[in-house]
Formats: sequence, C-alpha cells, structure tokens
Amino acid sequence: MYKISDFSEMTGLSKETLRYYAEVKLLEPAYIDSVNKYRYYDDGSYFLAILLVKLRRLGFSIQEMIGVMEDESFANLEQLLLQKRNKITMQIEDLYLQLEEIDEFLASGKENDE
Amino acid sequence: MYKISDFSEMTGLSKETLRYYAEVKLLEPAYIDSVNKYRYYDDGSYFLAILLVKLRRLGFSIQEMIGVMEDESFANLEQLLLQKRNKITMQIEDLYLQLEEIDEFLASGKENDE
DNA sequence: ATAAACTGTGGGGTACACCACAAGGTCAAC
DNA sequence: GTTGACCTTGTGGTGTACCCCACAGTTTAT
Repeated sequence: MYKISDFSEMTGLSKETLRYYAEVKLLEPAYIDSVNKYRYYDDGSYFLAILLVKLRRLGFSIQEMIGVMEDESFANLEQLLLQKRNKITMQIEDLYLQLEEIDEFLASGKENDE
Repeated sequence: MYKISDFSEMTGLSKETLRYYAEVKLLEPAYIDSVNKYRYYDDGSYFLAILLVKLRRLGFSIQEMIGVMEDESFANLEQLLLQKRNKITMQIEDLYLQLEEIDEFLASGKENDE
C-alpha cells in the first residue's frame, strides 16, 4: 500500500491530479483509512494509473478515460481506442479544411493586392 | 450608426458576443453615447466584424484576432495567416503522432491477446 | 402618457483538467 | 515527545469564449 506521495512519484501523476482523479471517480484509491482519511494505493492501482498515463498521452479526455475504466475487463478498450482513432481522424480533416480556407483567403488577398 | 441588435443581425455575432468583443477590445463600437451608454456601430465596424467572423471560422482565437486588429492597415494579416497556417500544420502533425501511438497500442494489445 | 421593446451593467455559470493555497490533523524519526 | 514531513478537506483560481439572467434605465410607437 502506497501513500499518495509515493504513488505520485511512481506514476508521474501529481498528488493534486490523483486527488482529482479520485474525486471524479476515474481512479479511486484501493483503500481509504476510515480514521485519518489517508488514501492508499496498491499494485492494482498502479497498473490502472499507468494505463491512464498512456491514455492521457493518446489524447483521451477524462470522460473518455472514465469510459475505459468503467469496463473492468477492458474488453471494450480496443473499441474505445478505435473510436478515439476516428475522432482524431475527424479532427485532422477539420484542420485540413481550415488550412484550405486559409489558403483561399490568402489567395483572394493576393488578387486584391494586384 | 447601428444599435447593437441591428448590428448583431447584420454580422451574425450575438449581442453578448459583441459586448464581449468590446470588453476585450477586439471590436469596440464606433461610438458610445455618453449619456445612455448605448453602443453604436458604423460601416467601418461592419467591415471589421465581417473580417472577425471569417477569422473565427479559420480557427483564430480571440488573442490571435486581437493581434490582427492591432495593426489597422492589416499589413501583417498575411503574415498572421501564414503563422496560423503553421500552427494548424503542427496541430495536424501532433494528431498524426497520436494516431501512430494509438496504432502501436492497438498492435501491442493484439500481441498480448494471442 | 404609457406600454413594449430595447439597452446597459453586474453577476453567475459553462467545460476542462487540473494547481495553489490555508488550516488543521497525523505520522515517523530521533 | 517534539519536530518536521506528511496527509486531509475546502476553497479559489486558471484560460477560453462566450451565454443567461435580473434589474434598472431608455427609447419608440401608439
């Protein structure tokens, strides 16, 4: 069982982030001392935390990560990853459209200059 | 001179947005009645508002738009558009990296499954 | 003159993902 | 057993780009 500071160092998640994740029920401590309210994490928490760190790097939002964690078997993880893939693909398309619009704007500017 | 409601309809910017743009000094009314504090916009405002609507569609943030408006001659508009283009290009690259990471994650998941 | 329609300011709220205190209780080490 | 490091909760703040509401003053039309 690790106290929050140790666990923070192990995972790279700040203490505030860990408290926040507990608050939003994204990653709840394995055990909370009923007397002093200290949060204790275990190796299972560690596994989950590492997964969260990865997902965060992949651009998952808190809500999306909660979606992942809700399914304890992670049977849907692949599905969710594919969904995320699609989202990103759409974002890329949107950005390409913005690029095109900027290029059009630039082109129209040139015309007016001449 | 147009009152805020008329100007809102002309430009497609909501009254709240117009007040907000005035507050952040992005688009200030041409004239403010010193007695009743009514905001009045003119055709110059209209030209600027239309530009803002366009820039907004191009993904410009408020700060970026303020950057555009600070230069009354718009001599730097092209530069700023090119900068924005670069930003978007970088965002696209980041998203591609995320895609790759997801693909790697998916691939590693497959391995573990078998 | 009066009512409807308009305007202003000020304040609060939204979503996101935390960070930064402060005040008070607790634990570990010596 | 005391000191210092640690933990808790609670509150407030960050930045973005607004929206919404109440209350009060103003203008416009009849």
